[in-house]
Amino acid sequence: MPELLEIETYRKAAEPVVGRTIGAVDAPDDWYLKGGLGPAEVTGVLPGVRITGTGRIGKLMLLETDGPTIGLRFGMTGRLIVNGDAALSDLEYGSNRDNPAWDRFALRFTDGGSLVMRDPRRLGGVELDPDVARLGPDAAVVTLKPFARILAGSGAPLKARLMDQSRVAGLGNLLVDESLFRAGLSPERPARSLQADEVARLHRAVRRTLKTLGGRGGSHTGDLQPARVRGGLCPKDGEVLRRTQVGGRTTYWCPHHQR
DNA sequence: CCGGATGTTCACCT
DNA sequence: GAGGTGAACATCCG
Repeated sequence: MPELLEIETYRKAAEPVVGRTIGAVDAPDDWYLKGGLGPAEVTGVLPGVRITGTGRIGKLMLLETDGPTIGLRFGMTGRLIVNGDAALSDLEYGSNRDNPAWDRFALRFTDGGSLVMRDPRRLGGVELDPDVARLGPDAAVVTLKPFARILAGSGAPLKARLMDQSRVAGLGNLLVDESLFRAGLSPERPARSLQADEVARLHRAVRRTLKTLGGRGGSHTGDLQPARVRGGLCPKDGEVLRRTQVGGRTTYWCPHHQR
């Protein structure tokens, strides 16, 4: 599920745990603990720690505490369940996503509340004091100048640069395709080949995409989304969309109006 | 049955 | 250094 918009939904859903104290930690899956972290560390360090705030940079969700900052990554299939309620009921895979066997990490609070990460494919993970310096500025707040600088330095395809979390944080496959669709720019253009007016157009498109799709309910609510099938037609001009690999990801784009 | 899917990291190429 | 590719993770869907 998650790109920036979904992680922001998770962060908001986690706000009720601010002020609570961790009583116990369930870390049944070593693989899910990242950054040299092990079950002994988590269960040893976190109990007794109080949650003091929530945060998010790109797709990384943060639980600030009076001890270490807890970083949560959700991969493609991770969900957050706070006090028994799933933060997003949207389903990617239809129905069967509620198997407790997929609970990879849980905080149990002393007042009885809980925060659970449920992730069928184990693509997410938990880390203490994550290195946030490895992330670029969050896509929802980056201003035009740094955005332009990020593109100027690279010969990589535009889409690959936008999906590079160390350059701009938060955009994934769907949000990038939607933003480029709206900006009328080809995902294959070398990032540095954009003119100043195109950079400005793209910057506005990213912000508008985040705002609009955020209001609609998530990264999968874009105008391009229904056409993301083989032979799909451009919702803007009816051209058959091109389906290519860019930056290692399947990319749908309109060769007619995206230049 | 097979290919893909909202992601990240890492090894290994060129 | 910069980019690109493929593997790994595990489940569901068309």
